[in-house]
Amino acid sequence: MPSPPTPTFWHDVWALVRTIPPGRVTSYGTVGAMLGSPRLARAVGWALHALPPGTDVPWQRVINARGRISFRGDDIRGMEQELRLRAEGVEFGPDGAVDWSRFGWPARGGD
DNA sequence: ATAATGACTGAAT
DNA sequence: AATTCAGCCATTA
Repeated sequence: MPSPPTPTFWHDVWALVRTIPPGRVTSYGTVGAMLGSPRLARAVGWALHALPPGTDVPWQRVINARGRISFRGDDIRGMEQELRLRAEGVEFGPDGAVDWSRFGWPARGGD
């Protein structure tokens, strides 16, 4: 079902990101994997980069595979994202890394 | 159609 | 541990 060509790619990414519950975080690779391939990470990042301001997509809940914010250069956005995640209830470790097994999404069955 | 870029990822140096 | 190289996919020129 979700496997249309490219133009709708962004739409799929945003739709998936919208399904991320608050207090949870996921990685570009995970989102890409849900869309078809874990290597879509770059395309996913590109899709979020194209997000308009005032969007309803919680792009802040999407971070890199290490549970950290990477961005390249836009540190302002990165700090904003961290603050937003904290407001959602996400805790950052000593390195500023998120506990994937605790706030990662999809959430583990147990808990 | 080809080349270059990018909010990624993993392995190599 | 930090930096660099290379692979992958979608978008833009």
